Amino acid sequence: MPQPPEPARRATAAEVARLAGVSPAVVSYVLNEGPRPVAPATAERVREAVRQLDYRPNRAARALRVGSTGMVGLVLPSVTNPFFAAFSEAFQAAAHDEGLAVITASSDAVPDREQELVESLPRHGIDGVVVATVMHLTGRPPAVAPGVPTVVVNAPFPVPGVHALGPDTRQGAELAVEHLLTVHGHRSVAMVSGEVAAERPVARELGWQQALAAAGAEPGPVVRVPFERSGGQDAAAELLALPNRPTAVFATSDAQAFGLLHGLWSAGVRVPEDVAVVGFDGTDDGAYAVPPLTSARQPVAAMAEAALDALRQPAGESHRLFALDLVVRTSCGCPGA
Amino acid sequence: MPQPPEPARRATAAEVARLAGVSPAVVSYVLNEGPRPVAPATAERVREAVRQLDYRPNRAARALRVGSTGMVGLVLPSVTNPFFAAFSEAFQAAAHDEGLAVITASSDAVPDREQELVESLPRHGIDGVVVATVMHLTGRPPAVAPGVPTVVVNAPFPVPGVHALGPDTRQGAELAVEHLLTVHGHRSVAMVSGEVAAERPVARELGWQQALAAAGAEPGPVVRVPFERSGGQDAAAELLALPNRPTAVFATSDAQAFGLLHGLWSAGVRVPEDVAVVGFDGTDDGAYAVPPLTSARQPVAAMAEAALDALRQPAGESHRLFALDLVVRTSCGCPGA
DNA sequence: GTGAAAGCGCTAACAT
DNA sequence: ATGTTAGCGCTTTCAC
Repeated sequence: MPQPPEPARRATAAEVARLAGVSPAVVSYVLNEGPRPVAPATAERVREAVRQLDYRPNRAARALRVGSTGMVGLVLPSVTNPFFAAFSEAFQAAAHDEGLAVITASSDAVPDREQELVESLPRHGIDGVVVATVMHLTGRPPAVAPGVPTVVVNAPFPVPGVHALGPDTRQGAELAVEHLLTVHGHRSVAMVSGEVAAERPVARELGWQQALAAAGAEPGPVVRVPFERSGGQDAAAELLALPNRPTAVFATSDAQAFGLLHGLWSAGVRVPEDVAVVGFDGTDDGAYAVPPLTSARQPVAAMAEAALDALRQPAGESHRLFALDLVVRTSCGCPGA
Repeated sequence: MPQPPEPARRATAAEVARLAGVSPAVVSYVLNEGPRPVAPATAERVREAVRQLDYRPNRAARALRVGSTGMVGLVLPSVTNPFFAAFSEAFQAAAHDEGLAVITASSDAVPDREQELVESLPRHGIDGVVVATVMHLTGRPPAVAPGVPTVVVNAPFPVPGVHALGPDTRQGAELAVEHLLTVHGHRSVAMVSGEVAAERPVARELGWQQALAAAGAEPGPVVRVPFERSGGQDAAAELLALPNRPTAVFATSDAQAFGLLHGLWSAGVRVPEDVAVVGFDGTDDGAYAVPPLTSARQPVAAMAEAALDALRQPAGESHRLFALDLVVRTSCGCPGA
């Protein structure tokens, strides 16, 4: 009768060794499959002892000895933003596949808090940290923790001294706006963009301007609001107050697009009949928007894996851009399924 | 000129001690403010050395010695669900205030994966784990890791052997349904509920039935779908296919309510004119729904703090229910702001 | 193929 | 008030 063997105290490797009649070294060899070979019979005895004592290696001890913890940090602006929620999910899945645990923390999109977290997470003896930056708010990159591999994601441009990656905002914006122009024949496309440090080039706007130029259309108005639903809602008010309203608007994030949709709706403006909208991110949430949101989709899974990869790269500077594809739903004016 | 002093290798306490001209013990005393007093002047010398070497204590070593890591685990079904995203945010904030780091993992609402995570997180030398359970799917509670303080949240009923807490679903449902009955005069209220293990009492349904009974109305139809947007969308189809449609529906989560709203909208059914809806969770996302969602709100911050608290409690069994309040928006039929 | 032993960096008795 | 020192549990070199 398998009596639940409950030593409140965890068993140690030494105890396993004693029970199996071997030395602690052998226990280690068996559990880590190396670095020395062990006779099959001995190995089996060890495994049996492990089972009997419900032995789990003490990670702290292992980390102390080996110098690596099997944990990575993830700093996000907010998990309440559907894009970051999706990224978090994808990153955790990727990490889990490699046996890594993820320590998550939210910066609330405030640069100082982002900085604080990037500094404090490594105290927990982390193997690396990936930060979804909001640095564009300050123009100053997050000062990375010395000695801790750091990669910056959601970075549309290179970050000095670290591996960085992000969406190809130029291509994505162009994709979105071109759709509005080409298939729906809009001529006046507004843009609701995020707050951006003054001195930085704003790639998302470049893509938008290029698509407009290619179609021979004039750039429409641009309104800058935070990367949140509430920002999008404010943008709707601003846009509607304009002397001549745009007939379409491109939002630089799905969160903003959702707020925009809401603001338009409460003002009695119909989407897409009165104004078309397309977003940027391509989150699944968009499928449930009213109306369903057409949006340029970021390859979240690929980006998550790339981030994990970059963590292992020797320190250095790099920047990798990811192409987006358009998920067409109905907010742009396309017919529903 | 402050030359960035870059020893790629982290300084150790011993090095700090040497630089400050004291023993390692004193360094420890200063950093941990105890357990022995240190002369102010000495303490200052130590702090200066810490600064100079950019010393950060090695958490793994500390954990090994002290037996506690300052990390807690958080297992959620999905951070893509707005309620869990909000809970995660609140929990991280609470943990951060106490200097704790949070290791997060998503179970995707599959019980086996939940189980796996509850077992694997403690390997990382965690001080405790809180799991937002989906056990109602199986009726079987998550087998908690032996020796690791565990608390279950989102648990509407007690869980054998552990501290648990959750929303007072009876009260919350009653609140929501009573509003529909009393202020809006509905007589036929449907419910879209979650999938539930057959043998469990379903408190959310009790509250609903009680409110209905108090108003002298008949219970309407109930449809069971997963706790996700997609579930809510399916529910809409089911409800609309019914011979006599309810005039109002209560959804047991905001995620379901969002899907429901979407499904109703695509079928051309107006909310609240044709059918009123109220949700359960009271997430901020509801404010941006079309139309804005009236919903029973869970006290997320209080629950997060209580969960952290319960982690420190001596092992045992308890169950704490949290009351909800109604956030009234317009999906119920109330006028907009 | 297996064992003995050193030591990762820190804390907390226990000495002084 | 400060210093000495013994481990926490694990991995791994080195000897056998």
